[in-house]
Amino acid sequence: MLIQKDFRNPSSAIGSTGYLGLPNGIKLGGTNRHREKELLYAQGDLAGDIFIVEFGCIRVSRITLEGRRLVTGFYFAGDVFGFETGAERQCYAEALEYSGTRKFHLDERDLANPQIADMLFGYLESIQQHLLILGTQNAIERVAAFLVGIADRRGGEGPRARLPMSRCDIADHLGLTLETVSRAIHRLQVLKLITLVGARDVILLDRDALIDLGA
Amino acid sequence: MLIQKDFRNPSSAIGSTGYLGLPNGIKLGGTNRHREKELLYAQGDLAGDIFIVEFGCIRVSRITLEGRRLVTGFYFAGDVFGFETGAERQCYAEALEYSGTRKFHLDERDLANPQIADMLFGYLESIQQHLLILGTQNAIERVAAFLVGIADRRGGEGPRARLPMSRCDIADHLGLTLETVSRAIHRLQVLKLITLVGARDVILLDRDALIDLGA
DNA sequence: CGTGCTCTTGAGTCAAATCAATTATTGTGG
DNA sequence: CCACAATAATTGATTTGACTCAAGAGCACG
Repeated sequence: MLIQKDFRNPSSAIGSTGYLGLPNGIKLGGTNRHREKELLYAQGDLAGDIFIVEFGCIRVSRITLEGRRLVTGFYFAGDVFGFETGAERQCYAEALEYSGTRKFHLDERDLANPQIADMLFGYLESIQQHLLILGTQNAIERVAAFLVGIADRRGGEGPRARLPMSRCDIADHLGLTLETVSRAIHRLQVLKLITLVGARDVILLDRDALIDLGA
Repeated sequence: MLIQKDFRNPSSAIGSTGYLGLPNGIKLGGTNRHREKELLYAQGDLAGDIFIVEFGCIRVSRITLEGRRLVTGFYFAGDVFGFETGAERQCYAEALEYSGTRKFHLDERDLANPQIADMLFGYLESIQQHLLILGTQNAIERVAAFLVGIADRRGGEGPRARLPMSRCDIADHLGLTLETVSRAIHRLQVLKLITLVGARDVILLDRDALIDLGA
């Protein structure tokens, strides 16, 4: 059942929901622009709006009762985010850099729209992939999967990708500490699988080896 | 958007999809009975059928390329399982004990049915909860959350619950080893939060303390 | 050209994994 | 019904990967 047309790369650790075009019959709002660190919505807000990223990067996270943070996903141009299962948002969303989004309102009836359904399945698949990584992989494998996922999302820009998120964001996404992420990146460099340009740009030198590690 | 009527206990680590009744307008098959260890479907099978558990317990798992296993969920009477995002199954399902299920076929159009949509959202929520546990909690917290989740699913049977799955199954569900699960259960006993009756029956002595640990 | 971030790197600790028996349990056939 | 095998669970000893704590180094910005 529930056929999704566009199979995502299974090595992606990021919450991509790869939308293929604007959904038919859905009233899409105009572009909203967000400054760096701007909150798009908070935990506890009323759910119902779905967002499409036009440019920039959005971080979606969730805080546990103990105050620990899980970053559920990073969303780039073309990605869809904001799905929630209840009436109230469990997650909050923040712009990591100057970003643009468009939003549209969904109710249950819109699931009959195949494009909306595909977005939801894409989201579901990305969570399942994330779960697999957190449930089975060690630090260097997680970081490798993460970097491949990011690079793939940037599409045709070649093997180079900018990381708009901090080491701490990556750590909270992968269930690690920022120091461990930093060391894993260092080890990947020593292994000649990546090159760092500054702290926030990576070049993937051996994508296949990274996938072997991370998948 | 996407209002789910029946909020699940957020401490549940298990993939409950709590269905409230038989879906309208869906042709439900008769009960299939499964012997212990019987495979209901395999990784690579054509997806499309959704299952409702009538009695017993079904384990759904996924094997990574490296051969590591993630148990994505345990499903008891009343639970729904079998959702997949692609045409092929990424997971396989096995009966942990003598069990009965009924299945029905879904296609994308059925998502317009609110009861089907609710099942899907229930499933989505259970994955997100699982993700939160794997991403933020330590061994004893994971096991506590798991036990509370199991006990809650057994409904009105009081604080006692049977565990039809092995320590290894629990470990692969929680991203731990079976020895660590065994020790965590032991520690919960020492803390007087649970009592074990044999290896496969638990009595929750202090549900609130367990939730505090696990949520 | 400081000041405040973020990132890196090092040293030490600790929780969980691994390795290795031992001890229940469960199942089977005599 | 009991002995025995097979499987599952516990427990102990040890190792290790990741966390914690603590400096520095690099960079971005006013």
